[in-house]
Amino acid sequence: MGNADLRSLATLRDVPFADLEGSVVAVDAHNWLYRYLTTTVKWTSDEKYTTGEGVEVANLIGVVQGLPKFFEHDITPVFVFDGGVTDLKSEEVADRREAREKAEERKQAAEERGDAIEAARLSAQTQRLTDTIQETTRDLLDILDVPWYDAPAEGEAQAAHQNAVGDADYVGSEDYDTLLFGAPRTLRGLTSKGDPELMDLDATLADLDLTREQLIDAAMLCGTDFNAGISGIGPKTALKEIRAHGDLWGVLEARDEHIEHAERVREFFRNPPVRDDYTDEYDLDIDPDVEAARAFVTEEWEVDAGEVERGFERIEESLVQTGLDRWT
DNA sequence: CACAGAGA
DNA sequence: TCTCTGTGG
Repeated sequence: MGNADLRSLATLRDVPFADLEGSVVAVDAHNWLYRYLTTTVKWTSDEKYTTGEGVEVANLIGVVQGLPKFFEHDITPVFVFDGGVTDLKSEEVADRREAREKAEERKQAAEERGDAIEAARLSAQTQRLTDTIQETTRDLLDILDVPWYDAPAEGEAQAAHQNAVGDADYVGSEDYDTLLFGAPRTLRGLTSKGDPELMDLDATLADLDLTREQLIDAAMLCGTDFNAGISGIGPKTALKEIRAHGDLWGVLEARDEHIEHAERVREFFRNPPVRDDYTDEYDLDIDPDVEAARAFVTEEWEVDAGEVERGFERIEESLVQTGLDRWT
């Protein structure tokens, strides 16, 4: 099982940052943060991303190091967080731990009854992005005046929806399944060195001569985050089979195979839980308080100033150069 | 998730 | 050629 199978089906092309100027990108916050939580932590000594009390703050370093890329190219990010997470700001510490333990229990239960969707969803909530990380990331984004909001369920699906209805020009994510969720244009490698990579839904469907529904079916045959694929079926065979039999059911019947919870997973990709009342929760005109952010990161959360100084400098420089502050 | 090497 | 598995990030 692997989502990377989708890469060989997707229509991808590099786009220079210059072409992205002035655009709005709905960023899958979980995906974006995860990148820093796995890489930053790996190459930095413990004391630099952990407070004296052992609280992980690698996410703060990640935010400060990652945001300049957007600002320098006059790209406005809107971070979309996964839903289902309780509003941590207003809850007691005990409640948070209880919620996490309950989520862990529900995850176990979901796994036992074979509910992959629920298990994956709860796993994302209980593992990498701890309560503190969720909270401090939001706080820092607020101080930097960077827009964000919570999705009802998958941030990826919500970001795809925002892109589809035209409230964002692109989705920002490394994942290929934004394609399945219907994101018209996904930017990959937005944090990496070179030019980003554009994954285009319409071009993909046109090149493959498939409908989105058929693409979802093909992906499910290969295996997704929410279902195991059919052994022996990779992207090539999946395409061939979907073309031969029309849809998932046709293929499964012809090969006498079965996919657990196929109906649910299929429907989940086709019509995921999303919300439409998000635009009034943020303002696209960004006016960061860099000094306050510096204090928040280095003093309140004791992050080694050397780890974030360059990032803050770049943010300050970009404010002047890209006209992000033109409204102020 | 990317890449590489084994195995069919 | 295509799929699967393992490793590293």
